[in-house]
Amino acid sequence: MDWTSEAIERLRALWSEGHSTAEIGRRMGVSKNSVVGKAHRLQLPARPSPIRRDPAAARPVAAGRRPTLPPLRVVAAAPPVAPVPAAVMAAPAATPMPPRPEARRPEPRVAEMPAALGAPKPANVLRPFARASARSCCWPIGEPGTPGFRFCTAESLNGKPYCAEHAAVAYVRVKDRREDAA
DNA sequence: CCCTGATTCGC
DNA sequence: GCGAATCAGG
Repeated sequence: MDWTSEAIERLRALWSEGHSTAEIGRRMGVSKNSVVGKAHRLQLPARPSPIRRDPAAARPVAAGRRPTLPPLRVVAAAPPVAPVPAAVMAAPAATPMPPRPEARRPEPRVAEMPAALGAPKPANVLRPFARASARSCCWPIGEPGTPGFRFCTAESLNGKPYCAEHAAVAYVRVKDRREDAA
């Protein structure tokens, strides 16, 4: 790859549009490593990296193996706040300006959920936050923090946090979002 | 095993 | 400068 100024410009553009390095590579007909390497050399703003390479954590192995197993085992006490269904999160396709790593706090965009799924269950009207047993669906309905917010609470699938209806929406295949149109 | 991005280092 | 190899987390 000869990095002409045009190529560099394109790389910068795609990079700033938040495309993955592999995706940029695909579009430009080069390897992901090429893209990463060049971006690195150009000192383009780093993306949220899946790995953390600070010196402290860098040598957990070299500095001697952990001699004993961690002594304590915390048994999960309370479940976190409203779980965000996978489907709701899967929408990074064409984010114009990717947030900085620290700022990356995806907020549940519950409002975008299919309206058809939001039919209130009578049983919950008086128990807005019921998600009593592990067998009741914890799909959030409504805007968290607002009066109408509640969970679905229909009987959830065996071993799943959602009922059949919501599981179908939650476990969506987001693969192959190749972003071909450009 | 798939994905991701970062770093290293021979070229 | 380049990018494959490698690393490492999700």
